[in-house]
Amino acid sequence: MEASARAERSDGRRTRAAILRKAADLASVEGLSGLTIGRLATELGMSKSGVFAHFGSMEELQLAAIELAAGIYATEIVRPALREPPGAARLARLIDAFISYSERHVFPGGCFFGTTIVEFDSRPGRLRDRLARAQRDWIEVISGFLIEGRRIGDVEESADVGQLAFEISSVLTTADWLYNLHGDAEALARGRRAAMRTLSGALASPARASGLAAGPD
Amino acid sequence: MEASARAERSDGRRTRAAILRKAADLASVEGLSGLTIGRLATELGMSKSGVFAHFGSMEELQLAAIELAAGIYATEIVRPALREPPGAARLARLIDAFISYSERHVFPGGCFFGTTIVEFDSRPGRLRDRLARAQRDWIEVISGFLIEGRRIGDVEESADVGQLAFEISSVLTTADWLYNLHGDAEALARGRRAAMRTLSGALASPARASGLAAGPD
DNA sequence: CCTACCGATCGGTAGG
DNA sequence: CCTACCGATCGGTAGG
Repeated sequence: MEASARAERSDGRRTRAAILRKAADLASVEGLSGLTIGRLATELGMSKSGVFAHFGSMEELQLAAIELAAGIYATEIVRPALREPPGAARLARLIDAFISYSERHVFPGGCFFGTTIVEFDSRPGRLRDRLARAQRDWIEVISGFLIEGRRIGDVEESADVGQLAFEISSVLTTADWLYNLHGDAEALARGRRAAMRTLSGALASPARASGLAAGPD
Repeated sequence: MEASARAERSDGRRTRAAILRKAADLASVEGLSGLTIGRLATELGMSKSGVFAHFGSMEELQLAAIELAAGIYATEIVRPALREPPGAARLARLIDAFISYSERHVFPGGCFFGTTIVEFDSRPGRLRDRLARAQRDWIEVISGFLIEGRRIGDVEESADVGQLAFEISSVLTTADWLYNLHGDAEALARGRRAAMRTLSGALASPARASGLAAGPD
């Protein structure tokens, strides 16, 4: 009885996870508005009501897909950077991890947040609010790493952290959707080069001389 | 008879133009996929089939809306720049015209192409093909102005025109959707500053010293 | 997790 | 440019 109940809950969690992964993948291509319960059900070999029952409404499903995507983003991009020492090395790794995440098509339609944030930037509601928070979180990650770098002397005292985080995130996000639009890896190379040069311009002389953030450019 | 036929055609053109303007406005908020014939009809006080008859299919309507938006983009952003002399002044005006276009909400949901290009970057078909061309055209405008500037000595001989055009377009586009997402004009200020600094870094010393591209930053 | 169903809306057509 | 209509699909519900 206990074991069977646990197994049921475990199956339920697996099914729920499978639905959300499929939803996040689809949303990266067609947007969160492009999701339909019927299509998810067909692709997963389930009934519509079977999919629906896990979430109670389409919007709850969409919000849960955003949560899943945020976790994947943290794992694929932020975590690799955290394995590097603070400062220039960590920032360079963050940039490379984003480019790699885009290039490997972790989501089939490119960066989940690139697609969905632009989709909802002018559509008030819970989805926009959640996506706006995700965007602020990402800027906070970059800004936090820059502040950390400044504390240890890698980044110039006078660096405008907010402006730098804006510029680095801009060129990375744009590189991702340009890569998907034209199917041309040159966009990723341009994005990486721009982000690395922006970072490089903010480094104090010793860190810059060490070449940690310069890469093969 | 002649006059009446002309009047009819003229009314038809006006109706068609009204449909497309409404479609482009709606698409800037909800995307080209968010357009429905029923909603357009309701908002315009027409019947569904009345809207439909002008285009023959939803995709033709969407393609026509892209054409209209491309014209507005040319009028609002490229044309003001063409009124300036070639070189640093023209490039600075292009940047300011984009920021102004974003700030004035020429389209209610922000830059039409920012929304729709990201929407279709991974969805093969005629819409993506047309939007990809619009994106290349925009890069060509920026690149062309940079090459022109190089010819007259405003822009450094060694400038990497493709890379510069990528960087300038990246920060402008991102500024636009960030402005809409957070409702905060700081994003526009950051985008303008980043674009102007990128431009400034590519100017030959005499043009840079003249301060044409620096603005109030 | 399923079948069977609801009213609403979708793009598109017929006929005028 | 309209009314009237088509089959398909939408999110969601009832009942199990």
